[in-house]
Amino acid sequence: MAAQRGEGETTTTPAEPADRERARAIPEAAVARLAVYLRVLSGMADQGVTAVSSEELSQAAGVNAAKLRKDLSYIGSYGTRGVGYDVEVLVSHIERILGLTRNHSVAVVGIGNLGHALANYGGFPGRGFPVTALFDVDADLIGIPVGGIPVNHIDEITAICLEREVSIGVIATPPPAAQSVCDRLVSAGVQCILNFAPVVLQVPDNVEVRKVDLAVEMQILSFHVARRADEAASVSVGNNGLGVDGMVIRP
Amino acid sequence: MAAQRGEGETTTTPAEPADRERARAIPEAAVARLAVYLRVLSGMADQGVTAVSSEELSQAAGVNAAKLRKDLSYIGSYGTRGVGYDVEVLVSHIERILGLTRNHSVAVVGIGNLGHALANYGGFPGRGFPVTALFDVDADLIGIPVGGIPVNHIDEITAICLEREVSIGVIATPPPAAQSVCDRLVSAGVQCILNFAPVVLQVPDNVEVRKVDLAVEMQILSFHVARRADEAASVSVGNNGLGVDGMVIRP
DNA sequence: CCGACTTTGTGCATGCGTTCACAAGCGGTA
DNA sequence: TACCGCTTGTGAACGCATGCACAAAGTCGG
Ligand SMILES: NC(=O)c1ccc[n+]([C@@H]2O[C@H](COP(=O)([O-])OP(=O)(O)OC[C@H]3O[C@@H](n4cnc5c(N)ncnc54)[C@H](O)[C@@H]3O)[C@@H](O)[C@H]2O)c1
Ligand SMILES: NC(=O)c1ccc[n+]([C@@H]2O[C@H](COP(=O)([O-])OP(=O)(O)OC[C@H]3O[C@@H](n4cnc5c(N)ncnc54)[C@H](O)[C@@H]3O)[C@@H](O)[C@H]2O)c1
Repeated sequence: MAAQRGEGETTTTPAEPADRERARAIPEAAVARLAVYLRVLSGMADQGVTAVSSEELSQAAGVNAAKLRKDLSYIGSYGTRGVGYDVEVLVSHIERILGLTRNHSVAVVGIGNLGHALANYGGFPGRGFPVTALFDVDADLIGIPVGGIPVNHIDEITAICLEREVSIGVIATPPPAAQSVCDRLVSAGVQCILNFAPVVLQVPDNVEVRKVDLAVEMQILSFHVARRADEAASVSVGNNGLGVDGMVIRP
Repeated sequence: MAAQRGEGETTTTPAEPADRERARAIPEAAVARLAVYLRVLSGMADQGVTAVSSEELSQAAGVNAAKLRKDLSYIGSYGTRGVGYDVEVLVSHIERILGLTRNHSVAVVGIGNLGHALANYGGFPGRGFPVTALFDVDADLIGIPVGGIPVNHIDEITAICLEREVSIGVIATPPPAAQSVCDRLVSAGVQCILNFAPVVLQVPDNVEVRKVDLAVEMQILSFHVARRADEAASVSVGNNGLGVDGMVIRP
């Protein structure tokens, strides 16, 4: 029904887009990198580093220095030419842009293998994402605390999500249950969903979904292995127009 | 030192790139989607569906139909105009391109919360990614089977990875250990790494790294919440040039 | 106070990825 | 066989992202 990712209004309005909209138009790819810069900068701050140049930071973050500066320029001009950036200042501005000035309460649904790992993980609360609710259908799990939070029955999801102001829902159920869980989260007012189930979720336009699909990640790695193996083969054996598996490369 | 992602040879060779190289130049984004199509198609095949049109498949995969057809065109012309695609045929060709005609043995390093979940997960072997080795430093874990595989000490990593022909290494250790584990995997000949530790890994050019960073995913979601909240605020309150948190939108 | 040096911020070109739109091709039908 | 309707495959245009290269803007030493 609705696209997973908002498709943005095509030029139906001949009028200019408002400046404030353009100011907010930070490329999605840049947002992801800003989160990485933030982590690196936090680490530096913890080690007592107070200033950093774009060159140093870009090395630590594994990106091109020019790209880093462009990314930072989307959020403003907080560097000092000839010197670099103040670590604390940069941290606070990135946090502001990413909306980390307030906490985002997280609910995990499906307390199996993965749900347990997520609930027990200590890394989220410190980064502004306290896990405040756990849900499952398994009667044996209800009431048991995992990572300090008792598991509730999925039927209580609406009431509890509203009460605890959950803003991010994490789906860690088996694939067949994922869409139904997603629908319940959405009716409970949750507008952000992180989905671990290998399923394409259908959601309304106002809900943001991100997926983590480990099988897909592995298949991408597999593709690169195959490509490399194929290249090696065709180099050593000479280009006969056939790759491994009889794949026709030059028909 | 080396970039996380190969930067591709710049035009040092004035000669044309060989056709076979171009044939292999499937955009990274398309590869990721091909993996999704494969999953959807496999599900359809299981339900006895034998033919599918680009429109149907694109709906099920949550993408634009034109994009889907272009993605499929990278791997060849296996559709029938006026009819659609044969599900089995498409499955086998995508599998071939993704290098899934042979199994890729997986090693998991760091059998803590996350490592246990991964080792116990039944979804990988069926997709061609059997987990064949587990490693940790914790003496209490060594020898204990998890998901049917006994945990080995990290010091045995080289010998065991070579013996079991591990092609994908999964890092699920605490962040400080990640780089050292990565180096060990690389010296054991592993060329593909999936990294869960929130750390930027340094690897040689011939090694492919993909990272899964849940905190980053949540921060991206947080960004979108903040953007939406800000838009709503500036609409209801009128645009005064200030967003939430006193963020200056139009300086 | 000045000049040399350092590093930011960004205009611009280039390349990649997405989307549109339509000709080409195939099966079915008369 | 000839026509018709449907769906694929792709050329072309567009928009987004990347990386270069440099002017602007600051620091520091003398
Ligand atoms: N474990 C992994 O490493 C891993 C890796 C990749 C993908 N995944 C995916 O993550 C998801 C969870 O994996 P897992 O290994 O934790 O599975 P699991 O079977 O261990 O746990 C699933 C949990 O969800 C609960 N559940 C089932 N239906 C539910 C519903 N309608 N509402 C609420 N809870 C419900 C079950 O009771 C169970 O506790 C699956 O979709 C799986 O494909 C897991
Ligand atoms: N658990 C989660 O849900 C989650 C979420 C996001 C990120 N992560 C990341 O994933 C990684 C693992 O998380 P976790 O919760 O499983 O941690 P954990 O502490 O439960 O497990 C880490 C395991 O790694 C082992 N280990 C430590 N040093 C090692 C070494 N040098 N070689 C081999 N093994 C070693 C430890 O003995 C332990 O068993 C961390 O980097 C964490 O930041 C975890």
